[in-house]
Order: sequence, then C-alpha cells, then structure tokens
Amino acid sequence: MDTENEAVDGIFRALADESRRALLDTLFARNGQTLGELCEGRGMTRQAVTKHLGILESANLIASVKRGREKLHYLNPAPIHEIGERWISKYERARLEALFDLKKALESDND
Amino acid sequence: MDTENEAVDGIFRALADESRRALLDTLFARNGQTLGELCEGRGMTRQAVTKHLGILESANLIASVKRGREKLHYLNPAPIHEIGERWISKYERARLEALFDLKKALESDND
DNA sequence: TTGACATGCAACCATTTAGTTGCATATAAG
DNA sequence: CTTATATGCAACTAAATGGTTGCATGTCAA
Repeated sequence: MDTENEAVDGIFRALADESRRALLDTLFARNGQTLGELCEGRGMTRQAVTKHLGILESANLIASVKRGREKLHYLNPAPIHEIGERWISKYERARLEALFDLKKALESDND
Repeated sequence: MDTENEAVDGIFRALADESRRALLDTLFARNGQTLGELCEGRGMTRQAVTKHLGILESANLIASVKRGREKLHYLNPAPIHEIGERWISKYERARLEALFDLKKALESDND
C-alpha cells in the first residue's frame, strides 16, 4: 500500500468511530474549541477524548494550537473532501450500472 | 444513535478496512463474482474473505444471490452515494471557512 | 451413486482498540 | 509563592476485530 492509500486508510479508520465523528460535528458547529470544551457532555474521560483527538489529528482531520495552558482544536475538512473526490466519486460512476446488474441478478434468481 | 446513524456507522466501519475496500474495488472492476473468484490472490483464507463479505453485506454495500452451488456478489454503491450526499457534502459547506479559521489560528500562534 | 467442488458454520487465537485510573507537568490567578 | 486549572503521559483492562483451523452441507458431473 503506497503513501496515498495509507492516508486514505487513516482517514477511513478515524471516521469509523462514532465518537470521533461526533467530535468533528462539535467542531463543525463551533470551530477552535479547547480540549476541556470538547469533553463536555460526552460520557467519557478527558483522556479518552484526548486519544480520539490524537487519532483525528494523525489523520489530518483536525489541527491544534496551544494558547497558554489550553489547546485549541480546529476542523480540517480537506481530507474529507479528498475522500469525496478520489474515492466516493469513483463509485458514483458505477452507480447506475451496478444497480442494473443487481436488478438483473435478482430477477434471474426468481426463475 | 438512531437507525439512520447506525446505518452510517455500519458503512463507515465496513469501509475502515483496506481488505474490504479492496473487495469493493474488485467488484467495481467486474461485478457479480463468486466467493471463489473473490478469494483469488488475496493472501487470506476463504473464511476470512467470507467474513469480510458478510460485513460488507450487513452494511448493504454488496448484495449476493446464489446460483447453484456458487454465490454471486454484486456491488451496491447506493450507501457510498448516501455517505457522499448526507455526510461528506455537509463538511464541504464548511471547507473554506474552516481553512480560514485554521490559518488565523496558526498566525496568532506565531505572535 | 460417488466423488469433487463451492460454500457454510463454529470454535479458537492474537492483536488492536476504546476506555479507564493514577500521576506528572505547565500555566494562570490570587 | 501557592493554589487551582488545563493538559500530557503511561500502564492497565475489556471487548472488538481480523484471522485461523476443522468439519459440515449442498450441488454438479461422471
């Protein structure tokens, strides 16, 4: 697997967890939140959230900067855009054709 | 998490594994392959492939029909399309704004 | 009918993962 | 200076995951 695909892999793995998608959602609603803020109402410890944020940051889905004793987190939607462009749109091309194949296969199953 | 989000979760989890994305790719290249065909050159046992296909089928990313003693597998790109429409495009809206926030934050970090 | 072929099912194993607890460090405030 | 606040780091645990082996079942072909 080459470097580009490893990046894709990291993004998909990061997105595979509901808690992490919820974190992205929270930053989508209001960007630039601190770790403390991102922990609120999430039903897990700060350390767990830290780990999730680390995974998101490794996948380049968020970036963080320190301001004094707090750490601010910013959404980076670029990788999501890449997935849409390079991966999802590829299957878009096959959509109608695949549906046709599927329909045909199901019909011949009823013979 | 409601039913719709559980579906989204299943799709993302299914897509999180490289082997499963490779299986989708194989069906993308040629639709309607048997289990045996899908096992070729994959460096894992047939049972492992069966499990992957099961996960993909649970996520509705593939459908299968039996033809005699073989099982044919068909790509279903609809859930991928959904992810693109309902999830990815949402972050598309925030893309330029988020990049601006990020840039601003990095600048003030250099003060 | 018998044998070969395609697939199904279940138990088991190793690793990864999501979460925890406990403690350390750094910065802001009084 | 001292204390409270915000975060960092490491060890540990339980459960999920990806994979295996072994055997059972069903279907085609001679």
